[in-house]
Amino acid sequence: MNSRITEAEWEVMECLWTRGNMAANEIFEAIRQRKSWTDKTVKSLINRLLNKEVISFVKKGRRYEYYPLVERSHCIQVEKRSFLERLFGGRPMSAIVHFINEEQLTREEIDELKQMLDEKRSDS
Amino acid sequence: MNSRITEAEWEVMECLWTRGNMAANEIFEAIRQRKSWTDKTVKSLINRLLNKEVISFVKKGRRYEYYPLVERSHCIQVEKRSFLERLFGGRPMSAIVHFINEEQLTREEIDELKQMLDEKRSDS
DNA sequence: TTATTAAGATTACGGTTGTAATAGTTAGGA
DNA sequence: TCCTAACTATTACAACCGTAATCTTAATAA
Repeated sequence: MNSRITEAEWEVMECLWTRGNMAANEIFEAIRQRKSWTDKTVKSLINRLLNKEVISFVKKGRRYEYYPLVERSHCIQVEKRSFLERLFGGRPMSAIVHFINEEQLTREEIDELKQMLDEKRSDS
Repeated sequence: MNSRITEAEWEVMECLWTRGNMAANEIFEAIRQRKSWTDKTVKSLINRLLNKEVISFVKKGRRYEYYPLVERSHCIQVEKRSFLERLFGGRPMSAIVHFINEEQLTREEIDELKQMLDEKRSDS
């Protein structure tokens, strides 16, 4: 339920969140683009995720289709909390300020953010 | 140098960053407010940080004063990278958007951010 | 029906983390 | 000088992680 998803496991989750139901070897193929893990490794990760009950599967003949049980947004929430807590004393504002000051943003992005803030301001 | 600092270790670092040179028992006292760890535990963390060479100490008589060897901003940088990579495909913009949309901000904070963006826009 | 084979399940193994207990050393007081 | 208190260093240990090899089972082709 609120088990943390590790960095390696996240790779698998990302597949399932974006591409939906997948067989183990499909997950492996997808991950292979980015990580040089063996299929065994990917299988291990899948198993740990099953144990943590954050994914499940349906069996269709010899094909096992895995799918997520938790939403991406929820997991992001959990990680974000820990990140905020640890680095910014739990204050989202500090984090935003940090990102705006320390990261490169294009002029368009800045404008987009400003507009977003305007909207947020008016409906608060 | 670029060793990751774990969640527990971070607690110790935070003391040293904010209050500067401290003896082990002072660190323990400071942390006790927030975590119910024994002094032994805190000592372990201090030792691991010494091994990772992210802190050091000076011996003054029987007093050991610990101090950080790496800057907070640097460690934040490292953690932030991993956070961005994992949750937002490495795109700071996505993170900022997420924070602005999902976190509670006061009207004043929103205005502060807008002003900050204006400044950034003009000197870019 | 049986052998093959493609899954999944179990087991492995060294390194890290959280959490702590025990052992060793040394500065200072008696 | 020697003991002791105050520190540090070493060791512990289970859980978790990254990474993977081996064992089982069951679907299918022959």
